[in-house]
Amino acid sequence: MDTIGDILRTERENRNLLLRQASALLEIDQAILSKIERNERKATKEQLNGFAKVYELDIETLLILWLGEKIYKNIENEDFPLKALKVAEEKVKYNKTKK
Amino acid sequence: MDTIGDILRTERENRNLLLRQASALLEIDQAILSKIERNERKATKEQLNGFAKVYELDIETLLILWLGEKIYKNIENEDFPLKALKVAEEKVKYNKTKK
DNA sequence: TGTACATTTGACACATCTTGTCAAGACAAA
DNA sequence: TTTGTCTTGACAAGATGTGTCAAATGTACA
Repeated sequence: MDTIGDILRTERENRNLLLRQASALLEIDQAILSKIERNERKATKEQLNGFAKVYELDIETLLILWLGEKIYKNIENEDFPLKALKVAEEKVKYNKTKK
Repeated sequence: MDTIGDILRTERENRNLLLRQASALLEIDQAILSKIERNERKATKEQLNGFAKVYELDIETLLILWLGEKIYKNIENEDFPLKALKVAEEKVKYNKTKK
């Protein structure tokens, strides 16, 4: 299952960019970039926009994956993750109609 | 749509407990309890267990609702919440089989 | 092997978010 | 007003997130 880190690493390699070069383009410290690509750190939302721009990736796809992983990190060690997701989903739908 | 706060306030009132009394039983500061019941603060997991014990509520139900609200707070102001939830769900299922 | 270059790791400081504590404010009933 | 209940806001301590840097590790090849 592809993680954001996997994708970003692949995209960088497809462009034949070294970490050093990509980190300059992205204005992200090389150490942080390394960690993001190995899923040791989560990118900030701002950094995510940078990736989309520099690598010309679809920001929507990236955002969804990024948020999905954020959610997952919240629930991976909890007891009833799927039921909790269902609750969250219902709340989203409910509050959409309410507006 | 019932929030944890709503439920906890109702349960306390059903038992004719004042905030002061409930906060003593629960060993939670009264100000915090007030805020939890009005959904201004989220209970900690430990406090949640306290509620279940003192009010004799099903801890599983409480946990699911609590986690669901936590997830929801993460996504309510994001652009593609439902798709992100789907991603998280797939990750949960995928990592379940992996173990 | 040694050297140059790329990547990873870990320690640190700084900022932001979370949590608990407390006192004062708001509100209702008598 | 007085009394009792609930709410609000300010604060401190702790936890978590983020960026920076230098040292350590890994890799290719002369």
